[in-house]
Amino acid sequence: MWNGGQPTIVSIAERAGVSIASVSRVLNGQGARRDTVERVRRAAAELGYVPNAVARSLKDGRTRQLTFAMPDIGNPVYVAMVRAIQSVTKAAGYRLLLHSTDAVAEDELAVLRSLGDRTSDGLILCPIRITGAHIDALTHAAGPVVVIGSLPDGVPVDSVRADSVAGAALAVAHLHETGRRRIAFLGGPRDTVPGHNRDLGYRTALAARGLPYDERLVVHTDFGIDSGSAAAERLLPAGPDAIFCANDQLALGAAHALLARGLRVPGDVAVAGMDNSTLAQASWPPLTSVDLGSSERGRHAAELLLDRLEDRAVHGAFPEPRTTTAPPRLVVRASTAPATDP
Amino acid sequence: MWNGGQPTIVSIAERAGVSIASVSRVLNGQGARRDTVERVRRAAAELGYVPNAVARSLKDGRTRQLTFAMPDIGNPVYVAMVRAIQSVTKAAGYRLLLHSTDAVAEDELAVLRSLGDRTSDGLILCPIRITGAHIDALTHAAGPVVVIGSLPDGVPVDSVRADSVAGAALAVAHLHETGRRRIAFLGGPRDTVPGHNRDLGYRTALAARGLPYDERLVVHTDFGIDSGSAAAERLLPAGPDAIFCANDQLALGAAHALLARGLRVPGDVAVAGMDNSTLAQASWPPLTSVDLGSSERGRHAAELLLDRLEDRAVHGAFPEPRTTTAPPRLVVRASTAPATDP
DNA sequence: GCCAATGTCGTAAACGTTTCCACTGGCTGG
DNA sequence: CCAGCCAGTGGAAACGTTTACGACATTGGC
Repeated sequence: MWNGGQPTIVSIAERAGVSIASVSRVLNGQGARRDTVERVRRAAAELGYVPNAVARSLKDGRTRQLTFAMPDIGNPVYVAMVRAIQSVTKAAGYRLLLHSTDAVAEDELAVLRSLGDRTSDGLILCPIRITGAHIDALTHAAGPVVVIGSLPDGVPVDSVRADSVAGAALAVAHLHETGRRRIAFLGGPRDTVPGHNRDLGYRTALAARGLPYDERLVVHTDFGIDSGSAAAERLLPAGPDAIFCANDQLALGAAHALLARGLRVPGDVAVAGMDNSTLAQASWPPLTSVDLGSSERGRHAAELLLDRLEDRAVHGAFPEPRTTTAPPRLVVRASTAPATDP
Repeated sequence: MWNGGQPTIVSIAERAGVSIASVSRVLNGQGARRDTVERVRRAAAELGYVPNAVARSLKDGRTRQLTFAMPDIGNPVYVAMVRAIQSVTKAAGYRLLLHSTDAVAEDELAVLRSLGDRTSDGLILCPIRITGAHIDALTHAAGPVVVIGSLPDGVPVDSVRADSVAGAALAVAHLHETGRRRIAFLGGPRDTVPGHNRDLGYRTALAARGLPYDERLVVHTDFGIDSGSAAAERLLPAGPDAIFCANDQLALGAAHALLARGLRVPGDVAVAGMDNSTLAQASWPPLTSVDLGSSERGRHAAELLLDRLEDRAVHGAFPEPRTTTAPPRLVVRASTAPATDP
């Protein structure tokens, strides 16, 4: 059956009665005599020849493969990124290698190091935390890397970041303007980059609006629907009239907890999330959410990477690392409609 | 920076003052004199050597890469599969190449043909339709393939299928037993395999329960949340007391349409879906759904593929194609609680 | 009819590994 | 002391391509 007897350039050469060089030339569209072309083409077709990509890669030092490493493929945010990345890399003729790091730093580092094995031409990395080891590995990476996430200055690597702080401000402002006064915050783990930034955004937004920061209105937990429900319960005694969540998953969990308690959303409590993932649309009521541009970030990252690959092919230089920031966008849905009191 | 000056086995040999053969042996843990091992190890470490996977692949004819091709990475069902597949392939030391075919048959065929370029050692294919061309391509595939989905007899390819018919029966039975009598069906496109089978399941289940088939209670549309909402609207005039949907996305859309009309779910109309995707849990009310075992199917497919790869390595024989079927499982949630009339 | 220019082709090297084979030297066992 | 063995080693071939180079044939202009 499909046991190793694949036709090679040699089989074709024999069958067509020419040299392997001629076969290669014909197959790559270089000049050749009419009947040579003809014979080679026919032999190739008859044998069902498919060029061996591995051999080709070895020869010209590129695999036409790109790697995307993200923490968890179950999270809709990363799915959106995968989708966006996939669409641009596919158009450019690259295959996409997927790597789920399960948010373990060691795994992220392994991926970075594995760039050296030349399996893929470049890497898009979406780290959940940035440690010193990360920075070290990034600066010594064996190939072009684009990071989705915030990076300290001085790391010679392209990056695409979200503006969580501005995003959080958008949500808080919206809740405040629609009449909410006791705006709670349901945050994620503070030792992750997004967790930290969204917390920061909440605080600054409160301050900017002259609202007091009330500890009892703040709770942190893991990202996840169930965690959201549980955490929301803990928030209720403080009597919030709105819950701003660091995540759509958390928001969804919170909304469910509220509904299960017989509270109305948004009648009694408004709920807003972040990421504007498919969950936000899927929820009932549909969730207001801050779109941090997952798709755009994915697309940008892929474009930066391709750009760098081009660049290397052309100049071989190492231009300045570039950073782009996706502007946040508030998507208002039913979950934060103004409370129309009975 | 990361320009091509990667150390190779040759650099190491020079630095350590041995032959490349010795380097290779040491690095692969073959026998060598103590100080040879020592010198090679040190040279490799100092140079930061990483073996070139492409060269290795060319030599021993395997890439340690597997491809998974599915219609749409945005669909939670496929995400679940990716996840399951990823976890078993990763454990076995294989990388995962992802391919989104956007449900276009031509693309699926291209993936099949591309098996010949030796980019990956095997393929898991999740086709949306099976045409004659598919069958032809499958029988002549250049490497091991596992299909997730139903395949006609006689195709020499392993497959993992879901039992949509039994699954649909489960749901209809459940709705009937909880007192529903006018059970509508919101189906997907009938020219796709799942669309067809789920329709079939609905009809057989009705018949088995002695329920009449009422055309006005049946509507077909594309898979997708919005399509579900629109289609549900068309169903309402017929006065259903339950809607069984071919898909969680459709079910979610239907539930939203009902709620938006002021109907109660499940009070007035029960809603059930299929796939038991994250959407079903995320929805409010949480959706009763038939779990068709996406994760299990993914896992099984991966295991079959790995198995076949092993097999080839060992015997080189082509044993019987195997087919496994994942049993459906009904997950009851709030959306189908018995109607407790006011 | 000669020379250069052009076009076509084959030989061979290269990409970075792994591995077969042959060679060396130091042992052991007789 | 020698035959035989073994571990350790290096040379070289192989995997399937692409491509530089040189050989040869054809052409055109004079």
